Order: sequence, then structure tokens, then C-alpha cells
Amino acid sequence: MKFSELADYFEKLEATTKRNEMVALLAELFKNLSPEEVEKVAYLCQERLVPNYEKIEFGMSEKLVAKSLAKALSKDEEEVWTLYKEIGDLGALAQRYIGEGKGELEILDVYNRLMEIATTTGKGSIEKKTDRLAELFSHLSGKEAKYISRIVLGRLRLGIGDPTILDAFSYAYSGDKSLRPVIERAYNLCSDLGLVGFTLFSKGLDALRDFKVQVGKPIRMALAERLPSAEEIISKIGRCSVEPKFDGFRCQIHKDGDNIKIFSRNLEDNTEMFPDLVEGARKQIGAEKAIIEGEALAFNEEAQEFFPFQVTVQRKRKYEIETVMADLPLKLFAFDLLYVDGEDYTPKPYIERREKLKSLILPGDVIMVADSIITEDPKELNLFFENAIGSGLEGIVAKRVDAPYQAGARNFNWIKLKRSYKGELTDTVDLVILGYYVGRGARTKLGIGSLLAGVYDPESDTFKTVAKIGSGLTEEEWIKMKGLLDEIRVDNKPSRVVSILEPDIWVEPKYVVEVRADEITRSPVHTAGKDEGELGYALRFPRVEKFVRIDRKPEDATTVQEILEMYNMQKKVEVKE
DNA sequence: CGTGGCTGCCC
DNA sequence: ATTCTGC
DNA sequence: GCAGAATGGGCAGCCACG
Repeated sequence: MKFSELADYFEKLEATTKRNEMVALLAELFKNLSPEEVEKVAYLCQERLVPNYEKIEFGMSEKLVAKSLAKALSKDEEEVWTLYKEIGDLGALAQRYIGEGKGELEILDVYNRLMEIATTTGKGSIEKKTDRLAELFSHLSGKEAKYISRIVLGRLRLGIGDPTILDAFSYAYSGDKSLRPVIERAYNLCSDLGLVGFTLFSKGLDALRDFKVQVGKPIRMALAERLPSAEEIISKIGRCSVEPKFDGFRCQIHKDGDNIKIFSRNLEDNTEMFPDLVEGARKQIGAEKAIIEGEALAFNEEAQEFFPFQVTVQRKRKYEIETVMADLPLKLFAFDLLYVDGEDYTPKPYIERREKLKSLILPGDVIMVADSIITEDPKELNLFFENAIGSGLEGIVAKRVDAPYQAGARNFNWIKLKRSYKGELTDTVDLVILGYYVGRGARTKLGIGSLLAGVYDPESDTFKTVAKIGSGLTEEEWIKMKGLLDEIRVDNKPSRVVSILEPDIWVEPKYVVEVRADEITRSPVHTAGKDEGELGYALRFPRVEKFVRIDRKPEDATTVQEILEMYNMQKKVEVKE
């Protein structure tokens, strides 16, 4: 199939918000493709060229796609950037300025060219990549260029994600969605949407039924939903297992004899980064073959406590692994078992997986299984939660005792309850709006995408940045907000504002919003509490809680001093036996 | 060889 | 990560 | 309730450039 025809399908998909229509359109598309084309189109729909767990990335985002468009259109980069800020979508920009074009390239030709761009590395590669993308644009119509731009940017914005494509595979194969469970299961086990599509349309449904858990191949991870209280958790799922939630990174560990692999939440192969976990898995997983999941955190031997996420995350690296490992050894809190010695454990009830996991993990100092309780009493759950946050943990995860491991799903089989969800327990802060950024995509029509906000520093009578905030307001509120801010818009940074970041629009410090956050972190970019050459402070996961506090003047906002106090109040994680 | 811009991936 | 929105 | 698309802080890696 020609890429132009695919672009026509994309255009139709973009025009509807109805899921059923999308599924029907996609199914029609898949029926018109060869199995190989289905495979490639599946990846393109994921804004990729290979499955998630393969390390081939475009390595180009808005700056470089803008640069390519500048080359293709013989315009200045600044001009393209200015247009982008107005339009909010480089794809739409491409479509507007690139002409009709012949539309003669095959999907597979385009795919191959994208692959060439993605695999260009080394000295001079930025120039080469942008040249090659510009060259590709020269063979495309505006419409095709729109979708190519968006694929490279990772913002296809068609309203189709993996689940929609899985439905569409079913619909194309059988005329309804009845095969989704079989197809989805195959996807969950192999994590390769292209392979699933290729297999279905070349070998048939039975070939997908034959897919099995393979040690060494990542399984799509189950995720947790959220609820704000113990009571709601119990009334939702009743009797449940409750365990602490640690603030590290998710690891899926595959053991096949001495061969260990470690996958991240997004199924990246991170094995090389964690020699200590690999060693721990060899020693402490008491089975020849097994797949376990857990949360890895760096441990402070000296203080006998866990490091905060900001420190733990430094272990995610390619170089100087041994050096950093010496200071930041990892511990793994194992919490689930997916496979052991020939048996797929994912369909088994949680309670059974956990019991087996406990017996599987041998004593040692790297891998452990955290204490958990089973309860149907909200008070007891709450006590466990209070205890957890008292020890400086993020919160708890409650799990349905009888639920299977639902790979790839985010549902109420697992429910997280975090410190920050409980209004009374975490402080919110009152921040002064200092400016705003124009949005991208769906936010463009609102004319505003996020806020730059700060705290007050009475010592110098200045406002210092502490967060950008892009969630918490409804579309209606965003529009209202923009209206308010445009009235106090100024051309340059007000003299009382201290900021490294440059919003698209500066405003007079006037409006105060109530902002919730999970934590305060040290920040290289925010100026609150920042001394010369030192780090400032910032909010982790900031979101607007209350639209505008008309009762507050900017000088009544939270102060730098208060932020510092809140930072110092944050408890360190104590060691647990 | 150091720095800064940009990107991808953790949360 | 959190949050909002259309179905 | 699901699925998707907006948005956040901040780390390391890669590349360009002085």
C-alpha cells in the first residue's frame, strides 16, 4: 500500500472520537495490508519502528523536526518555531506549508527511510538525520508529512492506542471484537504489537494461541489504579492484601539458570545497569527458571535507610556503573511472581503467587519480600498506611487476593493509596502565577498549556519559581485562567521575578493558586531556595487544586522559607526488618 | 575537554 | 507521575 | 471504567560547539 493511502486512513481516524468507528476503520486498513505491512503499520501507530523493548528510537523531537521542516520549506528555523508556537502542532504546520506532492512512496519505503533516520548516529548525525527527514518530506504530500512528523515526534494523536489496535485486529480477522482476549493475551506475553499483527494475518489465530510466557522476553506490566481512602478501597474490593509502596523503579527479573535479565516498567532491558541485582537474583531466586517483579531502591548503608528517588534514579546509567553502585547499592522488594520452572503463574490468584514468591526468595541481602497484611477492615488498612507513610514511604498498594496477574492492565486489582491523595495529610502550597506556556495539541485551542508558578521571598521581596503546572484545571478553567492572565500580561520578565525558565508569556505576579504536590525535591532549574551555584527546590507531581485564591495577595503566597521547612520535614525511609 | 541543548526514560 | 475528557 | 492525550521534575547520554 502507498503511504498516501495510509495517511488517508489516519485522517479519517483523526476525524472521529468514536472508538467503534476507529476500530472499524483500522480493521478495514489491516485487511488491505500484507502481513508485513500490518507489522510495520502497527509499529508506526505506536510512533515506533520496532517493539517497545527494542532500543531503536528516532532521537528527534520538536527541535529537530522543526529544523528538518525549516530545511524542507527553505525557511529560517526561528520562523518555523514561531509558527509552531502559534499552531501547536508541527504536523499541522507541515501540512499547511508542504504542497500536494505525488504521494508515490510505499509504506515500506517510508518505513525504511524512517529506520535509516533512526539508526543514524555519531558525529554529524544531527545534520544527517535532519537532512534525511527533510529529504523524505520532499517526496511527500502535506498530508503525508503531517503524519510522518507526528510519528517521529511521538505525538500521532489519532486517539488510537494499543487496546484500540488489538480490537481492530480482532475486528479485521473475525468481524467483531470477540477475539480481543486471545489477541491481547498474545500481546501481553510477547509485548510486540507488530509480531502479533504479523502472526495473526500470516499464520492465523491458532498461532497466537500458541504464544507462551518466555523467560527472557518481557511481559507487559500490570499497573495500579488509585483511590483516595482506605474505606473506598475496602468497599471496592473487600478483603485484600496490603503492602507498602516503595519509591524506586519497577523491575521485572527473568532468571534462566545463571542468565538474568532485568526489564523496566516500559520493558527496556536494563540488565547491564544493575550488576548487584543480577547477582542477587542468581543467588536468591530459588528456582532454575523464574520471573519475578519488584521495586528497586538504592540503600544508604551508612545511615541504614533508603535513598530518595532522585538518588536511586542515578543508578539508571550506562557508564560508571561500578563506581556508582558502590555508593548506591540496590535492594529489591519483590512483590509478584509470574513464572516458575515451567509453570505460568499469571493466571493464579494473587495470594497463591505471593505465597510461592515468599518460599522462592532465599535469604540474602539484596532481594526481600516486604511485610504485608490481609484485611477487610478499613481501620486496619489505614493503620498499615499510616505506618508506611510514618516510615517515609510513598503509601500502600492494596491487591485483590483472588485476582490473576493481568499483564498490561491498569485496573482495580491493584489499588494504590498515596500520602498525597489524602488532602489532610499533605500540605498544599499557595503559588503565584508568574507566566504561562502556550499548549501543544489539544491545548492549543485553549491558548494555554501550563503555568509557571513561584513562591514569595520576603527577604528580597521577589518571587522565585518552584513548579510548572499543567494539570488540575478543566478546559473551561484553563480558558478562564488565560483570560485573567492576558489582562496582566507583560512583555518582559517583571523585575521582582527570579527565574531561569522563560515562559511564553510573562504576567504580573498577582494571582495565587492552591497547588498540591507529592514531594519537594532539589532542583537545578527552579530558583526557590537556590543560592549561587547551588540547587533550588521544586515540587514533584504538581497539580492545581484550587483555581484562584482571591483571598490571597501574591505576598501572602507560600514563602521560600516554608518550602525549605517542608523539605526538611520529609521523612527518610527507615530500614525495615 | 568542558558545557549546553536536546532527547529518552524513570517517576 | 496526575488529571481531564469522550465514549 | 476504559482509553487516550494533555501536562509535571529530573536524571544520564549523545552530539554540537567553543
